[in-house]
Amino acid sequence: MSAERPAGPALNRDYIIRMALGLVDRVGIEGLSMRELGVELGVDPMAVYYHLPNKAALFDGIVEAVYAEVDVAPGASGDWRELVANFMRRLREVLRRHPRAVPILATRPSYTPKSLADQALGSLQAAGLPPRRSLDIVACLGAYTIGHVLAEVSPPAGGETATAEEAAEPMAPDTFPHLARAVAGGYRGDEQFEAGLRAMLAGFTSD
Amino acid sequence: MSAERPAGPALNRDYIIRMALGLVDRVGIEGLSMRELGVELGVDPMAVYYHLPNKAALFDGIVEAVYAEVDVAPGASGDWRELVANFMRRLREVLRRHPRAVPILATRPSYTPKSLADQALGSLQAAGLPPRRSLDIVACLGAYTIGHVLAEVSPPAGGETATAEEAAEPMAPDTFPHLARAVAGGYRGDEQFEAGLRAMLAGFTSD
DNA sequence: ACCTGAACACCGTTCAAGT
DNA sequence: ACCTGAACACCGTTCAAGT
Repeated sequence: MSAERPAGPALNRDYIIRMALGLVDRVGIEGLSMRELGVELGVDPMAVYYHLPNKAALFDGIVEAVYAEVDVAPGASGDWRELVANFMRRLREVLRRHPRAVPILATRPSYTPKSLADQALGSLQAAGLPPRRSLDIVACLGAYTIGHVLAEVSPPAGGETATAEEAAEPMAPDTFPHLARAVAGGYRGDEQFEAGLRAMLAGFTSD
Repeated sequence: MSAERPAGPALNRDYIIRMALGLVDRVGIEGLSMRELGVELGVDPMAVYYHLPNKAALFDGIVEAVYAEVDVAPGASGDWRELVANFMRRLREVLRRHPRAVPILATRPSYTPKSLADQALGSLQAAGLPPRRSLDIVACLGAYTIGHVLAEVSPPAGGETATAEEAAEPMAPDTFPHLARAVAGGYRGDEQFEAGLRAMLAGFTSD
Protein backbone atom coordinates (compact mmCIF):
# COMPACT_ATOMS: atom_id res chain seq x y z
CA MET A 1 0.00 0.00 0.00
CA SER A 2 2.71 2.50 0.94
CA ALA A 3 4.46 3.79 -2.13
CA GLU A 4 8.17 4.38 -1.55
CA ARG A 5 10.14 5.90 -4.39
CA PRO A 6 12.45 3.27 -5.93
CA ALA A 7 16.19 3.56 -5.29
CA GLY A 8 17.75 3.59 -8.76
CA PRO A 9 15.73 5.04 -11.63
CA ALA A 10 12.90 7.33 -10.57
CA LEU A 11 10.13 5.12 -11.93
CA ASN A 12 9.08 1.54 -12.41
CA ARG A 13 5.86 -0.24 -13.29
CA ASP A 14 4.85 -1.22 -9.75
CA TYR A 15 5.50 2.19 -8.26
CA ILE A 16 3.53 3.88 -11.03
CA ILE A 17 0.59 1.55 -10.55
CA ARG A 18 0.51 1.97 -6.80
CA MET A 19 0.52 5.74 -7.20
CA ALA A 20 -2.22 5.51 -9.84
CA LEU A 21 -4.37 3.42 -7.51
CA GLY A 22 -3.77 5.93 -4.75
CA LEU A 23 -4.85 8.70 -7.10
CA VAL A 24 -8.04 6.82 -8.02
CA ASP A 25 -8.76 6.21 -4.33
CA ARG A 26 -8.49 9.93 -3.66
CA VAL A 27 -10.02 11.61 -6.70
CA GLY A 28 -11.86 8.89 -8.57
CA ILE A 29 -11.48 7.46 -12.04
CA GLU A 30 -12.30 10.74 -13.75
CA GLY A 31 -9.41 12.34 -11.91
CA LEU A 32 -6.86 9.86 -13.20
CA SER A 33 -5.21 11.26 -16.29
CA MET A 34 -1.75 10.48 -17.58
CA ARG A 35 -0.90 14.10 -17.07
CA GLU A 36 -2.21 14.29 -13.53
CA LEU A 37 -0.37 11.06 -12.78
CA GLY A 38 2.82 12.69 -14.01
CA VAL A 39 2.32 15.55 -11.58
CA GLU A 40 1.68 13.01 -8.81
CA LEU A 41 4.93 11.24 -9.67
CA GLY A 42 6.86 14.50 -9.91
CA VAL A 43 7.92 13.66 -13.41
CA ASP A 44 7.16 14.54 -17.00
CA PRO A 45 3.75 12.98 -17.78
CA MET A 46 5.18 11.18 -20.80
CA ALA A 47 7.72 9.32 -18.68
CA VAL A 48 5.01 6.82 -17.77
CA TYR A 49 4.90 5.63 -21.39
CA TYR A 50 8.37 4.21 -21.03
CA HIS A 51 7.08 1.74 -18.42
CA LEU A 52 3.54 1.10 -19.61
CA PRO A 53 2.27 1.02 -23.20
CA ASN A 54 -0.94 2.98 -22.60
CA LYS A 55 -3.67 3.92 -20.19
CA ALA A 56 -5.48 0.60 -20.64
CA ALA A 57 -2.40 -1.18 -19.30
CA LEU A 58 -2.44 1.19 -16.35
CA PHE A 59 -6.03 0.18 -15.60
CA ASP A 60 -5.13 -3.48 -15.90
CA GLY A 61 -2.34 -2.90 -13.41
CA ILE A 62 -4.74 -1.26 -10.99
CA VAL A 63 -7.11 -4.21 -11.23
CA GLU A 64 -4.24 -6.59 -10.52
CA ALA A 65 -3.06 -4.49 -7.60
CA VAL A 66 -6.44 -4.52 -5.89
CA TYR A 67 -7.06 -8.23 -6.40
CA ALA A 68 -3.58 -8.90 -5.09
CA GLU A 69 -4.80 -7.66 -1.71
CA VAL A 70 -7.15 -10.63 -1.53
CA ASP A 71 -4.80 -13.01 0.18
CA VAL A 72 -6.90 -16.09 0.56
CA ALA A 73 -5.63 -18.01 3.58
CA PRO A 74 -3.37 -20.56 1.92
CA GLY A 75 -3.70 -23.71 4.00
CA ALA A 76 -7.20 -22.99 5.23
CA SER A 77 -9.16 -26.12 5.93
CA GLY A 78 -12.64 -26.91 7.14
CA ASP A 79 -16.02 -27.19 5.52
CA TRP A 80 -15.95 -26.04 1.90
CA ARG A 81 -19.00 -23.88 2.52
CA GLU A 82 -17.11 -21.89 5.14
CA LEU A 83 -14.06 -21.66 2.88
CA VAL A 84 -16.03 -20.19 0.01
CA ALA A 85 -18.03 -17.89 2.27
CA ASN A 86 -14.86 -16.55 3.85
CA PHE A 87 -13.30 -16.07 0.47
CA MET A 88 -16.25 -13.94 -0.67
CA ARG A 89 -16.24 -11.97 2.58
CA ARG A 90 -12.58 -11.23 2.10
CA LEU A 91 -13.15 -10.20 -1.50
CA ARG A 92 -15.90 -7.83 -0.44
CA GLU A 93 -13.69 -6.29 2.24
CA VAL A 94 -10.90 -5.59 -0.21
CA LEU A 95 -13.19 -4.10 -2.84
CA ARG A 96 -14.77 -1.85 -0.22
CA ARG A 97 -11.35 -0.50 0.62
CA HIS A 98 -11.18 0.90 -2.91
CA PRO A 99 -14.71 2.07 -3.62
CA ARG A 100 -13.79 4.38 -6.46
CA ALA A 101 -11.78 1.66 -8.18
CA VAL A 102 -14.59 -0.91 -8.11
CA PRO A 103 -16.14 0.22 -11.41
CA ILE A 104 -12.82 -0.52 -13.09
CA LEU A 105 -12.61 -4.00 -11.58
CA ALA A 106 -16.22 -4.80 -12.39
CA THR A 107 -15.72 -3.69 -15.95
CA ARG A 108 -12.20 -4.63 -17.02
CA PRO A 109 -11.55 -8.35 -16.96
CA SER A 110 -8.13 -9.46 -15.89
CA TYR A 111 -6.16 -12.58 -15.23
CA THR A 112 -5.84 -12.02 -11.52
CA PRO A 113 -9.46 -12.82 -10.65
CA LYS A 114 -9.12 -15.96 -12.76
CA SER A 115 -6.21 -16.96 -10.61
CA LEU A 116 -8.28 -16.35 -7.48
CA ALA A 117 -11.16 -18.30 -8.95
CA ASP A 118 -8.79 -21.14 -9.70
CA GLN A 119 -7.71 -21.31 -6.07
CA ALA A 120 -11.28 -21.30 -4.83
CA LEU A 121 -12.17 -23.95 -7.39
CA GLY A 122 -9.31 -26.06 -6.10
CA SER A 123 -10.81 -26.10 -2.59
CA LEU A 124 -14.19 -27.23 -3.86
CA GLN A 125 -12.87 -29.93 -6.11
CA ALA A 126 -10.63 -31.13 -3.30
CA ALA A 127 -13.75 -31.39 -1.16
CA GLY A 128 -15.17 -33.75 -3.73
CA LEU A 129 -17.49 -31.46 -5.68
CA PRO A 130 -17.62 -32.10 -9.43
CA PRO A 131 -15.80 -29.51 -11.58
CA ARG A 132 -18.81 -28.03 -13.29
CA ARG A 133 -20.73 -27.67 -10.07
CA SER A 134 -17.72 -26.06 -8.40
CA LEU A 135 -17.54 -23.56 -11.23
CA ASP A 136 -21.21 -22.67 -10.92
CA ILE A 137 -20.81 -22.07 -7.20
CA VAL A 138 -17.69 -19.92 -7.47
CA ALA A 139 -18.94 -17.98 -10.49
CA CYS A 140 -22.38 -17.28 -9.05
CA LEU A 141 -21.15 -16.31 -5.61
CA GLY A 142 -18.48 -14.14 -7.22
CA ALA A 143 -21.08 -12.44 -9.42
CA TYR A 144 -23.26 -11.82 -6.38
CA THR A 145 -20.39 -10.42 -4.33
CA ILE A 146 -19.22 -8.02 -7.02
CA GLY A 147 -22.76 -6.99 -7.86
CA HIS A 148 -23.49 -6.29 -4.22
CA VAL A 149 -20.35 -4.23 -3.68
CA LEU A 150 -21.04 -2.34 -6.89
CA ALA A 151 -24.45 -1.32 -5.61
CA GLU A 152 -22.96 -0.29 -2.29
CA VAL A 153 -20.21 1.91 -3.70
CA SER A 154 -22.34 3.57 -6.37
CA PRO A 155 -23.01 7.20 -5.60
CA PRO A 156 -26.63 7.84 -4.61
CA ALA A 157 -29.15 8.25 -7.44
CA GLY A 158 -29.59 11.81 -8.57
CA GLY A 159 -25.89 12.07 -9.24
CA GLU A 160 -23.35 14.50 -7.90
CA THR A 161 -25.88 17.17 -8.71
CA ALA A 162 -28.15 16.02 -5.92
CA THR A 163 -28.13 18.32 -2.95
CA ALA A 164 -26.79 17.07 0.34
CA GLU A 165 -30.30 17.44 1.70
CA GLU A 166 -31.75 15.03 -0.82
CA ALA A 167 -29.01 12.52 -0.12
CA ALA A 168 -29.59 12.73 3.61
CA GLU A 169 -33.34 12.41 3.30
CA PRO A 170 -34.53 8.83 3.81
CA MET A 171 -36.65 8.36 0.70
CA ALA A 172 -39.69 9.96 -0.81
CA PRO A 173 -42.49 7.62 0.32
CA ASP A 174 -44.89 8.78 -2.37
CA THR A 175 -42.66 7.88 -5.30
CA PHE A 176 -41.39 4.48 -4.12
CA PRO A 177 -43.77 3.45 -1.35
CA HIS A 178 -42.65 -0.15 -0.86
CA LEU A 179 -38.99 0.71 -1.10
CA ALA A 180 -39.47 3.52 1.38
CA ARG A 181 -41.08 1.21 3.92
CA ALA A 182 -38.47 -1.52 3.48
CA VAL A 183 -35.59 0.89 3.85
CA ALA A 184 -37.06 2.70 6.81
CA GLY A 185 -34.88 0.76 9.25
CA GLY A 186 -31.76 2.12 7.60
CA TYR A 187 -29.39 0.43 5.19
CA ARG A 188 -27.59 -2.59 6.64
CA GLY A 189 -25.01 -3.54 4.04
CA ASP A 190 -23.22 -6.18 6.06
CA GLU A 191 -26.31 -8.04 7.20
CA GLN A 192 -27.83 -7.92 3.73
CA PHE A 193 -24.67 -9.25 2.14
CA GLU A 194 -24.53 -12.06 4.68
CA ALA A 195 -28.18 -12.92 4.09
CA GLY A 196 -27.67 -13.29 0.35
CA LEU A 197 -24.39 -15.14 0.76
CA ARG A 198 -25.89 -17.69 3.12
CA ALA A 199 -29.03 -18.04 1.02
CA MET A 200 -27.14 -18.87 -2.15
CA LEU A 201 -24.77 -21.18 -0.36
CA ALA A 202 -27.62 -23.00 1.33
CA GLY A 203 -29.41 -23.32 -1.98
CA PHE A 204 -26.34 -24.78 -3.65
CA THR A 205 -25.86 -27.19 -0.77
CA SER A 206 -29.32 -28.72 -0.60
CA ASP A 207 -29.96 -29.83 -4.15
CA MET B 1 -35.96 1.04 -30.23
CA SER B 2 -36.63 2.52 -33.65
CA ALA B 3 -35.54 6.13 -33.81
CA GLU B 4 -37.67 8.24 -36.08
CA ARG B 5 -36.76 11.83 -36.57
CA PRO B 6 -39.31 14.04 -34.77
CA ALA B 7 -41.70 16.04 -36.92
CA GLY B 8 -41.25 19.62 -35.76
CA PRO B 9 -37.85 20.67 -34.48
CA ALA B 10 -34.99 18.40 -35.55
CA LEU B 11 -34.12 17.24 -32.04
CA ASN B 12 -35.61 16.36 -28.71
CA ARG B 13 -34.39 14.62 -25.58
CA ASP B 14 -35.85 11.19 -26.28
CA TYR B 15 -34.65 11.05 -29.85
CA ILE B 16 -31.14 12.08 -28.83
CA ILE B 17 -31.01 9.44 -26.12
CA ARG B 18 -32.26 6.68 -28.39
CA MET B 19 -29.63 7.57 -30.95
CA ALA B 20 -26.95 7.69 -28.27
CA LEU B 21 -27.94 4.24 -27.04
CA GLY B 22 -27.80 2.96 -30.60
CA LEU B 23 -24.33 4.44 -30.97
CA VAL B 24 -23.17 2.75 -27.76
CA ASP B 25 -24.66 -0.54 -28.95
CA ARG B 26 -22.69 -0.29 -32.17
CA VAL B 27 -19.36 1.23 -31.18
CA GLY B 28 -19.17 0.96 -27.40
CA ILE B 29 -18.90 3.56 -24.69
CA GLU B 30 -15.54 4.81 -25.85
CA GLY B 31 -17.07 5.59 -29.23
CA LEU B 32 -19.75 7.83 -27.76
CA SER B 33 -18.60 11.42 -27.85
CA MET B 34 -20.75 14.50 -28.04
CA ARG B 35 -19.13 15.26 -31.37
CA GLU B 36 -19.69 11.82 -32.83
CA LEU B 37 -23.26 11.97 -31.61
CA GLY B 38 -23.68 15.22 -33.48
CA VAL B 39 -22.53 13.53 -36.69
CA GLU B 40 -24.95 10.68 -36.00
CA LEU B 41 -27.78 13.14 -35.58
CA GLY B 42 -26.77 15.12 -38.67
CA VAL B 43 -26.52 18.24 -36.63
CA ASP B 44 -23.95 20.53 -35.08
CA PRO B 45 -22.49 18.65 -32.10
CA MET B 46 -23.30 21.52 -29.78
CA ALA B 47 -27.01 21.33 -30.58
CA VAL B 48 -27.32 18.51 -28.06
CA TYR B 49 -26.53 20.93 -25.24
CA TYR B 50 -29.78 22.70 -25.83
CA HIS B 51 -31.68 19.53 -24.84
CA LEU B 52 -29.36 17.99 -22.26
CA PRO B 53 -27.13 19.80 -19.78
CA ASN B 54 -24.07 17.58 -20.21
CA LYS B 55 -22.72 14.16 -21.03
CA ALA B 56 -23.57 12.77 -17.58
CA ALA B 57 -27.24 13.53 -18.25
CA LEU B 58 -26.90 11.69 -21.55
CA PHE B 59 -25.60 8.63 -19.69
CA ASP B 60 -28.45 8.86 -17.20
CA GLY B 61 -30.87 8.95 -20.10
CA ILE B 62 -29.30 5.84 -21.59
CA VAL B 63 -29.64 4.00 -18.29
CA GLU B 64 -33.29 4.99 -18.10
CA ALA B 65 -33.90 3.94 -21.69
CA VAL B 66 -32.49 0.46 -21.15
CA TYR B 67 -34.31 -0.16 -17.88
CA ALA B 68 -37.51 1.04 -19.53
CA GLU B 69 -37.32 -2.06 -21.73
CA VAL B 70 -37.85 -4.18 -18.64
CA ASP B 71 -41.60 -4.26 -18.76
CA VAL B 72 -42.47 -6.44 -15.84
CA ALA B 73 -45.78 -8.09 -16.55
CA PRO B 74 -48.16 -5.78 -14.71
CA GLY B 75 -50.90 -8.05 -13.38
CA ALA B 76 -48.74 -11.12 -13.08
CA SER B 77 -49.85 -13.41 -10.31
CA GLY B 78 -48.69 -16.72 -8.90
CA ASP B 79 -46.07 -17.80 -6.43
CA TRP B 80 -43.87 -14.89 -5.40
CA ARG B 81 -40.80 -17.03 -6.04
CA GLU B 82 -41.75 -17.39 -9.69
CA LEU B 83 -42.59 -13.70 -9.94
CA VAL B 84 -39.18 -12.64 -8.68
CA ALA B 85 -37.36 -15.25 -10.76
CA ASN B 86 -39.14 -14.14 -13.91
CA PHE B 87 -38.38 -10.54 -13.12
CA MET B 88 -34.67 -11.30 -12.86
CA ARG B 89 -34.73 -13.37 -16.05
CA ARG B 90 -36.38 -10.50 -17.85
CA LEU B 91 -33.82 -8.06 -16.46
CA ARG B 92 -30.99 -10.28 -17.64
CA GLU B 93 -32.48 -10.58 -21.13
CA VAL B 94 -32.77 -6.84 -21.51
CA LEU B 95 -29.25 -6.16 -20.25
CA ARG B 96 -27.87 -8.76 -22.62
CA ARG B 97 -29.48 -6.95 -25.53
CA HIS B 98 -27.20 -4.00 -24.76
CA PRO B 99 -23.91 -5.61 -23.77
CA ARG B 100 -21.77 -2.53 -24.36
CA ALA B 101 -24.12 -0.38 -22.29
CA VAL B 102 -24.05 -2.66 -19.26
CA PRO B 103 -20.94 -1.06 -17.70
CA ILE B 104 -22.83 2.23 -17.65
CA LEU B 105 -25.87 0.70 -15.98
CA ALA B 106 -23.78 -1.17 -13.45
CA THR B 107 -21.89 1.97 -12.59
CA ARG B 108 -24.27 4.91 -12.82
CA PRO B 109 -27.13 4.68 -10.36
CA SER B 110 -30.45 5.98 -11.52
CA TYR B 111 -34.01 6.28 -10.37
CA THR B 112 -35.41 3.85 -12.89
CA PRO B 113 -34.02 0.70 -11.24
CA LYS B 114 -35.39 1.98 -7.96
CA SER B 115 -38.78 2.15 -9.56
CA LEU B 116 -38.39 -1.42 -10.82
CA ALA B 117 -37.25 -2.53 -7.39
CA ASP B 118 -40.26 -0.87 -5.88
CA GLN B 119 -42.61 -2.86 -8.12
CA ALA B 120 -40.87 -6.13 -7.30
CA LEU B 121 -40.98 -5.23 -3.62
CA GLY B 122 -44.68 -4.65 -3.94
CA SER B 123 -45.24 -8.22 -5.13
CA LEU B 124 -43.32 -9.66 -2.22
CA GLN B 125 -45.00 -7.54 0.41
CA ALA B 126 -48.36 -8.35 -1.13
CA ALA B 127 -47.45 -12.03 -0.76
CA GLY B 128 -47.05 -11.44 2.95
CA LEU B 129 -43.27 -11.15 3.26
CA PRO B 130 -42.06 -8.57 5.76
CA PRO B 131 -40.61 -5.38 4.21
CA ARG B 132 -37.03 -5.86 5.28
CA ARG B 133 -36.92 -9.45 4.12
CA SER B 134 -38.46 -8.45 0.78
CA LEU B 135 -35.75 -5.85 0.36
CA ASP B 136 -32.99 -8.35 1.07
CA ILE B 137 -34.39 -10.74 -1.51
CA VAL B 138 -34.83 -8.16 -4.25
CA ALA B 139 -31.51 -6.44 -3.57
CA CYS B 140 -29.49 -9.65 -3.39
CA LEU B 141 -31.06 -11.24 -6.44
CA GLY B 142 -30.62 -7.96 -8.32
CA ALA B 143 -26.97 -7.77 -7.33
CA TYR B 144 -26.49 -11.35 -8.47
CA THR B 145 -28.21 -10.75 -11.80
CA ILE B 146 -26.25 -7.63 -12.64
CA GLY B 147 -22.98 -9.17 -11.49
CA HIS B 148 -23.60 -12.24 -13.62
CA VAL B 149 -24.45 -10.25 -16.73
CA LEU B 150 -21.44 -8.03 -16.13
CA ALA B 151 -19.16 -11.05 -16.14
CA GLU B 152 -20.81 -12.37 -19.28
CA VAL B 153 -20.50 -9.19 -21.30
CA SER B 154 -16.97 -8.36 -20.22
CA PRO B 155 -14.50 -8.77 -23.04
CA PRO B 156 -12.20 -11.77 -22.50
CA ALA B 157 -9.19 -11.29 -20.25
CA GLY B 158 -6.10 -10.16 -22.07
CA GLY B 159 -8.02 -7.23 -23.46
CA GLU B 160 -8.47 -6.14 -27.03
CA THR B 161 -4.77 -6.78 -27.46
CA ALA B 162 -5.25 -10.53 -27.15
CA THR B 163 -4.93 -12.33 -30.43
CA ALA B 164 -7.95 -14.11 -31.86
CA GLU B 165 -6.04 -17.36 -31.34
CA GLU B 166 -5.73 -16.79 -27.61
CA ALA B 167 -9.40 -15.92 -27.34
CA ALA B 168 -10.44 -19.03 -29.24
CA GLU B 169 -8.19 -21.30 -27.23
CA PRO B 170 -10.08 -23.01 -24.38
CA MET B 171 -7.77 -22.18 -21.49
CA ALA B 172 -4.18 -22.76 -20.58
CA PRO B 173 -4.41 -25.82 -18.29
CA ASP B 174 -1.01 -25.22 -16.71
CA THR B 175 -1.80 -21.75 -15.43
CA PHE B 176 -5.34 -22.34 -14.10
CA PRO B 177 -5.67 -26.11 -13.81
CA HIS B 178 -8.94 -26.29 -11.89
CA LEU B 179 -10.58 -23.60 -13.93
CA ALA B 180 -9.48 -25.32 -17.13
CA ARG B 181 -11.05 -28.59 -16.08
CA ALA B 182 -14.29 -26.98 -14.92
CA VAL B 183 -14.66 -24.98 -18.10
CA ALA B 184 -13.80 -27.87 -20.39
CA GLY B 185 -17.46 -28.56 -21.17
CA GLY B 186 -17.85 -25.07 -22.59
CA TYR B 187 -19.46 -22.00 -21.06
CA ARG B 188 -23.17 -22.35 -20.37
CA GLY B 189 -24.31 -18.89 -19.38
CA ASP B 190 -28.03 -19.61 -19.23
CA GLU B 191 -27.77 -22.77 -17.15
CA GLN B 192 -25.30 -21.18 -14.79
CA PHE B 193 -27.49 -18.15 -14.28
CA GLU B 194 -30.49 -20.38 -13.61
CA ALA B 195 -28.50 -22.46 -11.15
CA GLY B 196 -27.49 -19.42 -9.12
CA LEU B 197 -30.93 -17.87 -9.32
CA ARG B 198 -32.65 -21.00 -8.05
CA ALA B 199 -30.03 -21.56 -5.39
CA MET B 200 -30.42 -18.12 -3.89
CA LEU B 201 -34.18 -18.23 -4.11
CA ALA B 202 -34.29 -21.64 -2.45
CA GLY B 203 -31.98 -20.41 0.27
CA PHE B 204 -34.17 -17.40 0.93
CA THR B 205 -37.26 -19.58 1.00
CA SER B 206 -36.18 -22.23 3.48
CA ASP B 207 -35.01 -20.20 6.41
C1' DA C 1 -37.16 28.47 -29.64
C1' DC C 2 -33.65 26.09 -31.59
C1' DC C 3 -29.28 25.48 -33.79
C1' DT C 4 -24.40 27.09 -35.27
C1' DG C 5 -19.42 27.80 -34.81
C1' DA C 6 -15.55 29.69 -32.73
C1' DA C 7 -12.95 29.33 -28.60
C1' DC C 8 -10.97 27.36 -24.13
C1' DA C 9 -9.03 24.10 -21.31
C1' DC C 10 -8.29 19.91 -21.28
C1' DC C 11 -7.29 14.83 -22.97
C1' DG C 12 -4.12 10.25 -24.80
C1' DT C 13 -0.41 9.19 -27.62
C1' DT C 14 3.74 9.68 -30.86
C1' DC C 15 8.22 10.84 -31.61
C1' DA C 16 12.47 13.16 -31.87
C1' DA C 17 15.57 14.84 -28.67
C1' DG C 18 18.13 15.07 -24.59
C1' DT C 19 21.19 12.89 -20.63
C1' DA D 1 18.40 3.13 -20.19
C1' DC D 2 15.43 6.47 -18.89
C1' DC D 3 13.22 10.87 -19.09
C1' DT D 4 11.80 15.39 -21.57
C1' DG D 5 8.93 18.44 -24.40
C1' DA D 6 6.85 19.73 -28.53
C1' DA D 7 3.25 18.34 -31.52
C1' DC D 8 -1.15 16.01 -33.24
C1' DA D 9 -5.69 14.66 -33.12
C1' DC D 10 -8.90 14.43 -30.34
C1' DC D 11 -12.15 15.56 -26.13
C1' DG D 12 -16.38 18.26 -23.09
C1' DT D 13 -18.24 22.61 -22.36
C1' DT D 14 -19.19 27.80 -22.73
C1' DC D 15 -20.95 31.47 -25.09
C1' DA D 16 -21.96 34.80 -28.44
C1' DA D 17 -24.17 34.75 -32.68
C1' DG D 18 -27.35 33.43 -36.08
C1' DT D 19 -32.36 32.16 -37.83
